[in-house]
Amino acid sequence: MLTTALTCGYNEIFCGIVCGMVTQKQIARELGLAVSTVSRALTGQPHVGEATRKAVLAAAERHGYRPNAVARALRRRETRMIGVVVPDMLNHFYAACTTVLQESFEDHGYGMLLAVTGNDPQRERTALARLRDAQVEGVVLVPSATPRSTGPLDLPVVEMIRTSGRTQVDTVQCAEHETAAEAIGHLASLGHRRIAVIAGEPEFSTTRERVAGARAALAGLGLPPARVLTRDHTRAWGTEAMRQLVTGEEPPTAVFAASSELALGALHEAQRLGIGIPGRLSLAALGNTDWFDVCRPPVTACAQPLAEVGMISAQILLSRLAGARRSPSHIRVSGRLVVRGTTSAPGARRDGDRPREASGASADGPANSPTGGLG
Amino acid sequence: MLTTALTCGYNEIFCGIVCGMVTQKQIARELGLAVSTVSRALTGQPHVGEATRKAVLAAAERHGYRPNAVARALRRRETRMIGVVVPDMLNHFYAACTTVLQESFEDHGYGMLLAVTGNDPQRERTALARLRDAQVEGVVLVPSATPRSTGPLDLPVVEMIRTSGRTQVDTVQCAEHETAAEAIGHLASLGHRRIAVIAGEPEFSTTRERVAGARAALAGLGLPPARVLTRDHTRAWGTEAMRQLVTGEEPPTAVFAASSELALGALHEAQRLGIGIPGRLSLAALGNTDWFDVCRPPVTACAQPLAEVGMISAQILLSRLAGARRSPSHIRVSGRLVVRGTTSAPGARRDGDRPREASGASADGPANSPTGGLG
DNA sequence: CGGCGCTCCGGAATCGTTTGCAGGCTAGGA
DNA sequence: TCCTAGCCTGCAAACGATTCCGGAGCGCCG
Repeated sequence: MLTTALTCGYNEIFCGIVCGMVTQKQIARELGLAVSTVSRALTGQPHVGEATRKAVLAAAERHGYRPNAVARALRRRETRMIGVVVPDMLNHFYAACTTVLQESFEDHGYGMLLAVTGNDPQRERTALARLRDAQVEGVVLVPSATPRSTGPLDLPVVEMIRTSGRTQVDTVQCAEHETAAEAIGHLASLGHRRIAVIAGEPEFSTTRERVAGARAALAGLGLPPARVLTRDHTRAWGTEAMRQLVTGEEPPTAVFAASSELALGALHEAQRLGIGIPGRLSLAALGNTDWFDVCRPPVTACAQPLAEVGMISAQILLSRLAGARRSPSHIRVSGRLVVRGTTSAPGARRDGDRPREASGASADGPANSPTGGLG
Repeated sequence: MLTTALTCGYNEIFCGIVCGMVTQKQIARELGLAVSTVSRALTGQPHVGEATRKAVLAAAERHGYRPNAVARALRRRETRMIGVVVPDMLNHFYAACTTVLQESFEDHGYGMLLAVTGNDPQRERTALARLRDAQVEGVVLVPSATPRSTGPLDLPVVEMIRTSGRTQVDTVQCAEHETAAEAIGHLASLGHRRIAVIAGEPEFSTTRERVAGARAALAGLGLPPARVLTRDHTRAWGTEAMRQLVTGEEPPTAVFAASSELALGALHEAQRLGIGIPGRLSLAALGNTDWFDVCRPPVTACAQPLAEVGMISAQILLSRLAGARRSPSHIRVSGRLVVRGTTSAPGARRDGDRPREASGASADGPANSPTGGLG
């Protein structure tokens, strides 16, 4: 009784009757028809008399009939569901992609089953197993570090952002290598020679590519190899790594932080230690976020094409579901460098530990202006 | 052929055979048993001989049998799926709640079907319809502005964060009224008398409560009523509203921004106009985010208990699914004020338009220190 | 006028799983 | 020895929708 009271508030508009879900069988019985006829009428198939169709549609409308997607899925052997497996929805990085995925799938009549793994291979495995049990028709996956953890699936898979190393599946990534090189190129073009890199989990393909891209860029420019610190993508590691860098011997004049969280921690720590940015130390990040242009100073960063990555992943998966049989795609989407306030020539600012930023113009001027680079 | 090549990479661990999904029927045929016996053995029911059970389990293991969740859902009339409908996953506000929801549901063996509405009642309606069609067992919903848009559902619903005005459903909200009052109290205790409010969509219950809380607090303190500007939650509106306030007559000495995006826009605009914060203008926000303590100055804000809201919403829904029949709960969770660098006594700082923040200590000192308030 | 083709419709099988019911079997007590 | 209470197992009916097949009715052409 209470349950009825609790839930009927949401029924009033649509359901005249409180009880749940009218079925085709009930409509058929009411109209003295066969279930098959009702089904044909409701799905708009031919070979149904006009009068009969009208009657069925009217009855369906009257009772608020809605097809039972579970039964339909069982019989048609298509659930119109897609599974999406991401490490973390709090991370803007994945949230942005996922949002685009969701919209694309919805536009094409697919529902989205979301699973979060926290980069835990075990959770990833169970998530994939659950998705398979639910008979999803395809999966978009940000694979975790260990390649074997990618579970048992017998359906189209798109690996997004990270790759597990398999070449037989479609992959859509950011052009990490080139983007990192672009950031390094920017720092080098300002005159920096001692450039350090702070990066995340070395098991991730993203980290490896970013570090490799940075190293290659330095080598290509004839600069000394960078000091590279890797551990994870936490803000704490950004803080810790920055501390190590600036308190160590021969501190760098510029730091490339390979993710926004790392940049955040690094920036915070530098400011806590009284290191002027960009006066004494330049900082460039990979991965743009909302708050990079409200930080003081606003953070120079390579914006990653997250929406595009999501969009393309969705398109590829949808094309596979539509039956496309071309060989696997391996897409790489380029980002763009946004120069803001945390990078400048080494030792250029006279007001070393006390950057001016209250004028506002310096914050707004260069912000959001795309800049060419090594690309 | 290509499809096989594409997908079998994900089968290798679990499925010895490439073809999809062994069924109970096939196991039964192989062992010369009835399907019902196989089913009983697999679901661990009694009245199955030990030898038979062993054989069935072994065959299932060997073929990588997994129950078809769709068929099971149809027969058992339980999908073990929960629908979650939120306005926007890019908003940290909702992403945080959703993450907690997902984890809770997963821990209890439920999958999560996610829909995004963008605050569009039409999309909300279709999303709810789709969830109902998918036979989800419960829904967590951030209702959009118009109450009638909440669609036809005949199952437990929890309204999260916002409410549609119905009292028959469970609701879990932040204590907006009290939290807004706390922020106003903080500003007033610093000596501010001319306090303005920038808020979002007046249709949202959250906006109404925040504004009402602010107004009530001012009245209770004997202060003049605030100038209140409402429109939406975009950063652009924060910018625009701040411009109106400071260029208008009798500009306020303090501004309460009712969401983080609004605060972001407002802060940006104030700095662009050369208004010193907190020297000439104090700014307090409702809604904490990652970047509030890396802004310069770091933003004083009321942290909302998003994780708790998600957790409680999940618990309530799960208890309903377990059959709880108590009368509807209306939970309100309190936030806490985090005083950082954007609030001070009016005219207290001599270095008006050029706040010092590079020392770092001033940024770290008060940050993250919870402070009592009006509560 | 027979046959062919067409439309409209009902019966029944099917998707994979669960479950009520009944039959066969064994064991134990009367 | 017989009866009954149990355990194991198989048969068949569900769940709700789709779909194949076939039959009835009709019109049309040869």
